[in-house]
Amino acid sequence: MDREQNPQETCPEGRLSSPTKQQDGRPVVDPSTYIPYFFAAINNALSRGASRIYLEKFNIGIVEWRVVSMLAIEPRIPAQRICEVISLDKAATSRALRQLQQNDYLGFKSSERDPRRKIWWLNDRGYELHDNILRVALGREQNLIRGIDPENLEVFLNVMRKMRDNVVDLEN
Amino acid sequence: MDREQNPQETCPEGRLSSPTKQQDGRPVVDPSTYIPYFFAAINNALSRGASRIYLEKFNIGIVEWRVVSMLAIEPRIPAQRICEVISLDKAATSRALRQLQQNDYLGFKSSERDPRRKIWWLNDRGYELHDNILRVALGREQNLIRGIDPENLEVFLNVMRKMRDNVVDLEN
DNA sequence: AGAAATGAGTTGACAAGACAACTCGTGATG
DNA sequence: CATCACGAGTTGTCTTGTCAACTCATTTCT
Repeated sequence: MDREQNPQETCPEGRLSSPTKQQDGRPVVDPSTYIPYFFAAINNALSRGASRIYLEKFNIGIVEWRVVSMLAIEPRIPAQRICEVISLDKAATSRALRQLQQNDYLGFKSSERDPRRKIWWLNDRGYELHDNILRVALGREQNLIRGIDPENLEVFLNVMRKMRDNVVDLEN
Repeated sequence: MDREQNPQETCPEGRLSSPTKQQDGRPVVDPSTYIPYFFAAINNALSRGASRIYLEKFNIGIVEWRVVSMLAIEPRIPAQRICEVISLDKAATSRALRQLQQNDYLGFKSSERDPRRKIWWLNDRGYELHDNILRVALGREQNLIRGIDPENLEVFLNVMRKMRDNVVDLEN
């Protein structure tokens, strides 16, 4: 356990376990503690699997699903609002909306004041798609948290919220 | 706070806060609790920022950085081992190794038994690159965890480890 | 009112990452 | 020994996601 030695020296700002360990007298990343690698590993596996299933079963990509889920959360919103809430690029949102509209999952209305601006919502087919994918998505999330103590999951969620706020501040 | 009502009914398997809430009499994703959206939002922001900085400062992509970090953790390993530890596709690993080798960051030796198989390591330039990027990467991780209680961060890491094990079981 | 700045959305190009088909060498089986 | 299966790595192609340049309509400033 060479990564546990002397935490108060190796770990910045009171952090308990260090993101690095020593290798040949040099600090290197500790893959079991360095956070960005966890995010990459878990997120890539998750979205890889989701993409495969949603494309197979529903002929819908992950981006389209996220837009659909957002239109169910807040019906009658413009593209901009979708970008804001699910942290999606406006280019991706634009393409997803067009594809969903071509497949007849959406209704929309142009704003009178600004014809560029459109308000979007799910039509009946869209809601049916939403309910079907949501069932699969919740099952997948259930598998993800299997064996995790509920109290710890709450702590985890609070840390995730704080990290999301941090990255929004830092990267944008 | 409509997502807190009746947790013991709405939340499967003893989970304390539900990944869904009600909207127009229909369950929809709650973006402040549904875990895959957190992963997507945080990971995309993180790797977007990292990619931009590493390309600017070091002319190195994120995949290359991860391979470099892995060769510092375990010198003299074959491509296969890199894929295994940092959950990287063998195609991506292959391309990253070639690019790093063309830019003279690596040393290698073909196995005598099997000339397809090569053992890779960082040369002096490679280690210099590693140390420079590591400094930036740790600073970025530091910003990510700013304001998070160290005890909670430990819980978070344990949950992440469990989730990684779960996705490995489920998606592969 | 006319020019400039702003803002919504579209499009093209590219990085990250994954999958599948392929090459090529090794090792197992007849 | 011939063939067959396997395994390492390469390459082509696709999805996801991002950035930057662009269009076009609105709003602001003088």
